[in-house]
Amino acid sequence: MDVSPILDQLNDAQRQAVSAPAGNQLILAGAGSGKTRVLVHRIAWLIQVERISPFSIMAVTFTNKAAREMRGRIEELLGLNPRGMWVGTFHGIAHRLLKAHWQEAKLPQNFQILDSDDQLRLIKRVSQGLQLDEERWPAKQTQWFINHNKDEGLRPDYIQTHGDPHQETLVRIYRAYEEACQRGGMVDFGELLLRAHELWLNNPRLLQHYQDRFPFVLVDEFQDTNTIQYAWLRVLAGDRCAVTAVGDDDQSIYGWRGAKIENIQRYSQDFQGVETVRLEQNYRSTRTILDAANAVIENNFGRLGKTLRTDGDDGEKISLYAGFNEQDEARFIVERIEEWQRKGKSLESCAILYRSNAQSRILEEALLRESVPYRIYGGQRFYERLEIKNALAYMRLIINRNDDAAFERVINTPTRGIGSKTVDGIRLFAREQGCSMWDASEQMVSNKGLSARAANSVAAFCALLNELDNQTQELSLEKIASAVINSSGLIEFHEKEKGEKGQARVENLQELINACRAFNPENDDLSPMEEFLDGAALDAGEAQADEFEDAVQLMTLHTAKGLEFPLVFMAGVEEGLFPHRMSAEEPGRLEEERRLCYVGITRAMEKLYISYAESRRMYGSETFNNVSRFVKEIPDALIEEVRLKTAITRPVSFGSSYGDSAQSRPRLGQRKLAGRLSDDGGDTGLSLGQRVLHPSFGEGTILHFEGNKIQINFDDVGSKWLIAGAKLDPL
DNA sequence: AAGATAGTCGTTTTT
DNA sequence: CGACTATCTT
Repeated sequence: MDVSPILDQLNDAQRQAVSAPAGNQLILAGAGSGKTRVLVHRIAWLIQVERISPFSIMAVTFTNKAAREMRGRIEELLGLNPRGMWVGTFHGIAHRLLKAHWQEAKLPQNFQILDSDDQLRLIKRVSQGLQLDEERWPAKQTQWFINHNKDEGLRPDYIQTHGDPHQETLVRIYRAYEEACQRGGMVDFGELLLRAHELWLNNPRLLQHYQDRFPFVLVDEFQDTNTIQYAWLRVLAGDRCAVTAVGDDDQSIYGWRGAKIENIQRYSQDFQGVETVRLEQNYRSTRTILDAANAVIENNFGRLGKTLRTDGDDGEKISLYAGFNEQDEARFIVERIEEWQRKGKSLESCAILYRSNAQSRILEEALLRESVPYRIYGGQRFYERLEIKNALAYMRLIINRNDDAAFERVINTPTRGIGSKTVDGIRLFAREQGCSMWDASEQMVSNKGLSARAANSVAAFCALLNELDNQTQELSLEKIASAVINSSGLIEFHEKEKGEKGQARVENLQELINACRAFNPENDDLSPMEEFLDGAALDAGEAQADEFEDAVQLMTLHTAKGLEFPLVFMAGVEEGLFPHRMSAEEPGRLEEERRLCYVGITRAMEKLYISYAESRRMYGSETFNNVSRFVKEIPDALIEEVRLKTAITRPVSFGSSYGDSAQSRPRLGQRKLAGRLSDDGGDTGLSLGQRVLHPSFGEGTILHFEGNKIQINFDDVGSKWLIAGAKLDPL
C-alpha cells in the first residue's frame, strides 16, 4: 500500500496522529494547526491502510456545516464516497437512531422535532395549564431550566430540589412539559440526545449491535461536548471501541451552553490507554499574532498546555486604536478597510469581529456611509423564520393532522377569523377527550360545539388541508411546497404586510420552494417530505444571500470560531463589553472570555487590528470604558498604538449652549485651534488650557483638540478624550 | 383583527 | 436608546 498520498504534506505530529495504531487517542489541536485535515486523513488511513470498512466508522461533529465539510473532504481525498460511514452531528445521529428504533425509544414513528421557538411556546402553554403566573415563572427561564437539566442527563425524577419550593415548581413544569411532548410525539433538541442515550441503556442488545458496528468513532470539537453527549459516547465506546477525540481546551467558548471543558481531561482517565498528540504548528498566522495569542491564553489556569508555533514571518505589529467613541472606532475600521482595498485586496478577506450583536449596527452604518459592501453572519436562520415555519407547519399537517404544534401555528395564519377564544376551546376539548386538536376540531364542527361563524372557519381550514393532501399525493416535494404556499394564502398574507418586511418574506417563501427543488432524499424509509422536514428542524440552513458579492464579513467572536481571514478587526475590546460585565466577576467565566479573545486573535492570518471606544452609548446612556485587560496581556512589543495624525478638517461641535462664551478671548498662540467653529457657526468658546466643568468627571483642563474630539485632564479622574457635544461648561 | 401604546429588558447560540 | 412583547383600543 502506498501511503504517501495520506501522509505526504503532513508534519511529524500530524503524521503521528494520522498513523497511530488503532486505539483511543486525544488530539489537542491548536488553532490553525490543520485539525480537520488530520481528522480526514486519519479516516483515510483507517480505510486504506488499516483496511477498516467505512461501515465501522462514525464521525461526529457539532454543526451541519462541519459534517458536510468533513464528508466532502473525505470524498476528495479517497476519490470516492465512503458509503456506510456515519458522518453527522450529535443531534443528527441521535435522530437517526431514534427514527430507526422508534418503538424501543417509545416514540411514534413520525415524531416531530421541536426547535427552541416551538419549545418556548409549548412551555408557555404548559405553564398556563398549570395555572402558574407567567410573571413569576417566565417561560424563558423555565426553558433554560429544562434544557440545562436535559444537557446534564437529568429527568425530573432525578433533580435534587432540596425541598426548595421554587425548584419543585420548575420540576413540576418540566414533568408536565415532558408529558405534553410525549402525548404529541414531540422531541426537543436535548431530548434527542437523552433518548438516544436511554435507548442504548435500556436495550442492551441494540447497544451491542452498535458497539459491534462502530469500533471506530471520531469526535470533532471535543471541548464542546456536554454531559449527555459525553455519556452517550462513553456508552457507545464500551471498552472495545477506539475513540479519536479532537479538540482544543483553549477554544472552549460554549460553557454557558452546557459544554464541559473538563470532558477533555476526563476522557484521558475514562478511556483506556489514551495516546495524546499535540498539534502546535500553526499554518495560519504571523508570528506576531501567535505570540499575542499565546501571551493572552497563558493567563488561564489548568490548561492542558499547548503553545502555537510557526515557521513564518513576524509580520506586522498588531495595531491598537483608541476611538473616542464607537462612531469614531467604526470610522477608523472602515478607513483601514478602504486602505486595504486600495492595495488590491478583496473585502471578502476582511472580518470585523465583536463580542455582542448590538455592536454591529454602528459598524453597519459606517460601512453603509462609505458604500462598502458587507455581510452579516448570524442572526435569524432560514428555517427559523416565521414565514418559513408557517409554510412548514402546513406541510407537517399534511403528513400528520395530529401535529398540534403545527396546527396551532397556522389555524389562523393567514387570518381566517378564528380567534384565540375558539382556539382555546378546541385545545380544552382536545385535552378533555385526550385527542389531537385536529380531531377535536372535526368533532366540534359536527357536534355544534362552536359558534356558527367559528365552525364555518374551522371547517374551511380542515377542508383546505384535506384538499391540499389529496392534491399533492403524487407530487414532487417542490410541487407540494409550491401548492402549500399558494393555496394557503400565505403569499397574499405577507404581500399586504407593509414595509420591506413583507417583500422579504415573500422572497423567503420563494426560496423555500427552491430549497425543496434542490433537496436530495437519501433515506428510502421516509417520504421526501418527511425527510425534508426533519432536516429543516435539525439544520437551521445557512441562508446567506448575496454570496457572490465581494463583501466585508461581520460576525460575533463566537461565530468566527473555525474561520480565518487575512485581515481581522476586533472591535469593542473594552472592559465591560469584552470581557463582558456579566462574566467579569466569576473566574471561570472570565477564563472563557479570555478563550474567546484567543479565538478572536487566532482568526487573523496577516494583520490584526484591535480597537476600543473610550466612550460608548450602551442602553441609551453614555458609558466610559477602559481598554480590556486582555489587551494589557499582550506584550507591548507586539503592539503599535495608532494615533491618527490626520489634518483637522471637520468643525467641532460642542453645542450651542456656550453662546455666551463666544466672546471669551483665546489666549495667544492658541488662536488657530480655538477659533474653530461649531456646526451652527458659533465659536465653541473652548480653547487649549482652558478650565472646564464636566457633569460626571468634575473640573479639568483642556489638553488637545483632534478631529471632533477633545482631550481633557480631569483633576480627579485623569486624562480623558471626550466627544464633540460633551457637556462641558467653561469655567 | 389590526393598530396603538405602554412596559420590559438588554452576552455569546453549534442543534 | 430601541427592539420586542403584552395588552388595550377601535
